[in-house]
Amino acid sequence: MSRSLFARIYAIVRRVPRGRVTTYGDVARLAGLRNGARTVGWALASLPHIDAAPWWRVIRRDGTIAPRPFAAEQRRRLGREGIKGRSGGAINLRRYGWLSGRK
DNA sequence: AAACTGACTAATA
DNA sequence: CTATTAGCCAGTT
Repeated sequence: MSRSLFARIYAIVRRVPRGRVTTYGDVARLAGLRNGARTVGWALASLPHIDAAPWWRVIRRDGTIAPRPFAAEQRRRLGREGIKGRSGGAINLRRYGWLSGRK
């Protein structure tokens, strides 16, 4: 694999279909990292362009949104895809999860 | 080379 | 439910 690790991470995130979410840890695993969840976060924070990958579909393992300046924007985009957290709380991965989710 | 840093996680209490 | 702890990885001092 000649592509950089970050490029691979972006490619994986781009595979997450609309209306679904995945977690930092799952993306890391698909990228070949055993415990690189934080690295995925670092990679997404370094996106060359805001739309280089659907970063808003990557959330925490517990279904919450990582606190940061763009958190509100992330919730807005997810909501537009039909994904809602419980009263603004955690998102149900069993239902919206890309890999572990239902259906 | 060593320390620091973070959009993380799992395990404990 | 919240708080704490330790482990983890790659990029940046």
